[in-house]
Amino acid sequence: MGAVMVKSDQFNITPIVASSSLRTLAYEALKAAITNMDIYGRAEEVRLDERKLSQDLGVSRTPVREALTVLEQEGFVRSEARRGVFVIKKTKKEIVGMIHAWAALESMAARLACERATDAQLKSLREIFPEFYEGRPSEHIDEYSDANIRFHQKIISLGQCEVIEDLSSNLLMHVRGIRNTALRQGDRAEKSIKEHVQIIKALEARQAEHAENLVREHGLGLAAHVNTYGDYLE
Amino acid sequence: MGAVMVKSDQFNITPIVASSSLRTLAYEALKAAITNMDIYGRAEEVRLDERKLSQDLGVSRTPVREALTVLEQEGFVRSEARRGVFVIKKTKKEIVGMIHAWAALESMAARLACERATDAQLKSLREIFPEFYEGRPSEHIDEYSDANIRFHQKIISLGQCEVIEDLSSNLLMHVRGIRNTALRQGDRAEKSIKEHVQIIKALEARQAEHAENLVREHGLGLAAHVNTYGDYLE
DNA sequence: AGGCGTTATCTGGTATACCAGAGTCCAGCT
DNA sequence: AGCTGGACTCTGGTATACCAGATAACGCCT
Repeated sequence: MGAVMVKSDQFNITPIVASSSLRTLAYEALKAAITNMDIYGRAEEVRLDERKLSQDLGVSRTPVREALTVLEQEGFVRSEARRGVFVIKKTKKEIVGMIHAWAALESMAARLACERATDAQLKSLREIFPEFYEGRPSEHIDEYSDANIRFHQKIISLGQCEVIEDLSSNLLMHVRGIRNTALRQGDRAEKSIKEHVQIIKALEARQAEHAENLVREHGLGLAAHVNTYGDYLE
Repeated sequence: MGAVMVKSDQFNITPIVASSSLRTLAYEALKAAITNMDIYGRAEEVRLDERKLSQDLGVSRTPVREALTVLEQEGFVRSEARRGVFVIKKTKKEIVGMIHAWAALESMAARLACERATDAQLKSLREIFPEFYEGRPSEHIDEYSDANIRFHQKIISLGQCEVIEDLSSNLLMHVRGIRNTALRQGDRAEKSIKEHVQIIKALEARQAEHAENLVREHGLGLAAHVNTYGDYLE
């Protein structure tokens, strides 16, 4: 009885079996394949064959089907009985809708961040723009593209609301490609970076409603932009 | 060659096979069972047995498992390998988070409704409060509870953004019970109904930002209320 | 009696076989 | 030639069998 049970979180072992079930593996493989594929480049629909996927992944249809069920639920794929499962092409309207939803969630996160985040956390937003913080973003468009997405994700995480984080991350998967494209159109990049600076200032000053409004307007701006320039989507 | 092909929507046949796959059937059955069950009444976790469910539903495990996958994805159940699948009890914190997300989405819907809905549609919001429109809601608490939820759903549908509608309907499934309970606590009902009136007025006047703010504040009020009175959740 | 290892059993995960509807293709009739 | 119809094939949907980890039950040893 001399030994004392140690609280398990003092260990925090890294799991032996790095990940998990075949279903999860299949899910990640398929999701990666779908998001990396340039869906909007090609004209025809992309069809996925359960049996072929099983062979390629080296597992049976069962875990593949379960992975496809999740992807269908997330809106990446649509399954028609006895016809096939197809990669979904979002319409421009749907993408604009997603950006609206995103704007709503991110603006709420910004409000919550003002109440919940530490000064240091809020300040850390600036670090996401290392060199081109103010400058000619069009010269660093690729890095800025990544930074841009990290910036918005950071705001959402600072809101410390798991539901909002989850919903947003799903939306992001669908919109990621479009966000990057949009930055290269018109003066979107310059406009975007200026608004980011404003947002950071409002957050640091903990002006919750102001920050909330700025984030929302920023998102709505993107939605309007896509609505104008996004005809390549259909 | 004398016959002319008739446009099919002049017929509008009701489909022979009313609904769809066993998986869908199982999903609906399970979802209904879960949402009707009073999860927060009982202390212990509720476990679901795939095999038992299969027998009770009269189908094999396969469609049941697929239904459970969807329910897991929606956050209603959690499946632990070789241990069982359990109905999830949301913590108070999670529910408050859901209400925050809901408030964000609904307020955006209100803004969009101001731009997109017709006068008649906006006016129709009033019809949701037939008799107790202004009065003693505490005397009609059950009817008001339903009307309350319909009211919020209506605002969201008037926003005409499918993404927001889908995300919200999922959140609603989780929060429905709590919304009704909250109305019975403190002066929540009276407060709620007054705010509804304000919201309708702002919408009818197409004051987008005002309506948006009112809806958001209304939602945040509910979140704060649950945070105060919702200890029975844990 | 109490601790411990072994075994029986129960559970979700996976593999596989079969089913039926939808699509395709071609023979055969008009 | 053009349409029709039936057989063949391809696909997702469903049922079933088997697997391995986790748990519980039990009995042995001390």
